[in-house]
Amino acid sequence: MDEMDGSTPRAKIDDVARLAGVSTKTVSRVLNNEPNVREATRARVKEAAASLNYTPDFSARSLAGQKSYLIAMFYDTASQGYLSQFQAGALVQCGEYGYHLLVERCDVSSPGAGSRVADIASRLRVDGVILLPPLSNDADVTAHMARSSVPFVQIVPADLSAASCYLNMDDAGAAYELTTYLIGLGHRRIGHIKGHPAHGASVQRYEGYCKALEEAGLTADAALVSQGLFSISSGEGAAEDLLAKSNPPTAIFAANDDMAAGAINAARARGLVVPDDLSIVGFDDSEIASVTYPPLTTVRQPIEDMARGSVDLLIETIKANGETRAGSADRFRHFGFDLVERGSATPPRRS
Amino acid sequence: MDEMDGSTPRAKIDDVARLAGVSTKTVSRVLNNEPNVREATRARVKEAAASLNYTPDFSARSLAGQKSYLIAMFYDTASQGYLSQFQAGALVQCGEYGYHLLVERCDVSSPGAGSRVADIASRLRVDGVILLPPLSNDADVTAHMARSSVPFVQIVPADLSAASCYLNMDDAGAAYELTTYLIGLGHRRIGHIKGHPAHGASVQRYEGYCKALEEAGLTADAALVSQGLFSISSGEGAAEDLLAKSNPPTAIFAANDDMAAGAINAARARGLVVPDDLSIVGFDDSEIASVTYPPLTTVRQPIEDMARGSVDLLIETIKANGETRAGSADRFRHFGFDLVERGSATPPRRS
DNA sequence: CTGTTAGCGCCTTCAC
DNA sequence: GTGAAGGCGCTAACAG
Repeated sequence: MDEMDGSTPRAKIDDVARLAGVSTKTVSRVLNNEPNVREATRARVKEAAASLNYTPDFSARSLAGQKSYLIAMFYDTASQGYLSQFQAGALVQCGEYGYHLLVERCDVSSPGAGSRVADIASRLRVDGVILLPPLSNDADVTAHMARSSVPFVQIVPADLSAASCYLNMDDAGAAYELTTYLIGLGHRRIGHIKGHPAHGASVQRYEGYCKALEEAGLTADAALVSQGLFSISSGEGAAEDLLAKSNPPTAIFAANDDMAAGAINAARARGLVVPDDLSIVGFDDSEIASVTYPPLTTVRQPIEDMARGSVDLLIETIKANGETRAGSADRFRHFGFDLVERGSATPPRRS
Repeated sequence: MDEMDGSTPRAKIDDVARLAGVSTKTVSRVLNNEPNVREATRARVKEAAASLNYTPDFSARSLAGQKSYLIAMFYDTASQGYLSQFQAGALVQCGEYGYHLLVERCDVSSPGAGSRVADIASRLRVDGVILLPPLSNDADVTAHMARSSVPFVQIVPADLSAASCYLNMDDAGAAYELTTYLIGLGHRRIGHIKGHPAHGASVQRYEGYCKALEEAGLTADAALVSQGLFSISSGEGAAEDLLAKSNPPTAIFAANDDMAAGAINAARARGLVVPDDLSIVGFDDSEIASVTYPPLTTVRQPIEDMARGSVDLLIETIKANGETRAGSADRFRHFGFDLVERGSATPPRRS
């Protein structure tokens, strides 16, 4: 290997300006699609930039101007399926707009989480922040972000009082529909495994479950509700509790697919056959839902679309902030769901 | 909501210098843990910084100095489990060193992938790059990175000729052990579902499989090898092909857990009972391995540790580059594996 | 041990 | 339509 110091140093804006015979400001205008440049000049600059293989430096741009083309995505815990899908969608949409994605993990419950999130956003000069649950519904985090002047989008926030943009999904409605589906199958003793308590969606799903029971005139039995944490093992543990009761449920609605998968394992460990002895349904329609046995009846959430929508929303907000400082009204986007019937729920065995 | 422009503007290094009664350079020295500052001065500066809630600006630091405290992780496709785990490990280790992680998706097969990767790395001024497979074994990508002077670590590269740092795992050895395990169980017709052809690991695992067969004096039957793409559905399709043969295998080794899970589905669709009629083993020990039925016998890869190791390696390289331009010898880290026995493989049924 | 001067590469404000 | 000067916040290279 030779001692050459690598490739030619990166071209700078001055190089382009010199080659095109214009000032750096004109190059800047062309690069940023600003007006007030004659078409001929614009073309000449573009050509010069291309021939020098010039692409602007993010740090310099970020320091001098007001755009960094950086978006930060903060998450605490997230199931593998949810994170992967969300990130995939976010990356696609960032690519569309020339943005780059920074990922950060932050423990919601740790002290100072809010100020840490806001500090990172501001030090890194990110143009926007995506807050995944449970960070999206933590008061400390959202309060700090709201004060920071950095646009942020909350993914399925529990509390809509923070005047920012957010992305919504009818978790309660989906849970209601799923529970009603089980009732329609003939189940009367329906258990529920709640999701991680810090997630707003957990509460929503629990409420939808309760509402469905009430409307059907079924008494909500506290003994049929168990707390999970969205993980496979927590679902397994919660299901064990439920199944050990003297009068166990004939169906279990787990607040996500991972827990439902854990519940299937727990049922099998007790010698129960799913769905003959016990119906189990999940939530998310993640990959895991198609590899359990039986495959999970669940609710499909369009996670990737939601991710893309959140980036869209954020970038619109960024642009709006740039053009007019006007306090645009709360902006949000709503997403639907689909009930996906697979094999894990059937009518209860006649007893 | 009031019209206040948010919180107080961020303190700058000058503010700290003024408050501490020193020059900005001294503040800089303290912040970067450089020598040549009296302990008393150092303490005074730290105190001033803390009281002003000062934290340095990344863009400015990156533009002026040679460190951005940014690492970029590039990936193309990756199974949900692999990506989530790797990213989790990388984030932990980045946190240890005050680094932040940028994620980028890049299609290996797209034209110009190499120059795009290198361009992004240089525009963003990242201090280092992590290349996940299959990018880690793409000649175009590694060549461009090698020329770029940005340190990069290749995760399980297929070809070690690119003189950079990398992270290794004995894929062939693990596959050999797993196949030998199946042979030890009494299987003679062992099928294999290959992984995505762009991944070096796919080749390694296939070779380990072949070697084990040879050593056992079994003829490698090309009809028992099918091509997959690491996805669940590709595994399902590949298994269908294998099982439709006139003389199907009694055991299948899939090159990852996702494909093994798909293979279980395919077997079930044909009315076969796993493992009684067909043994199936996977690779990775991902979450999915514990929710299939039966749960997968597989090989555990310490993905999170590998991710942490890769960040370590990168940061060591970055430091080494900074201190001495000396061409440090190839540096790498090697990781072991464990055979994890679950329920998906047993001796073949006597025929 | 500490401070001064200069400049990273770009965008901003204002002139022209 | 275009250009010139100035500065974003920090670190580098030297000076003391």
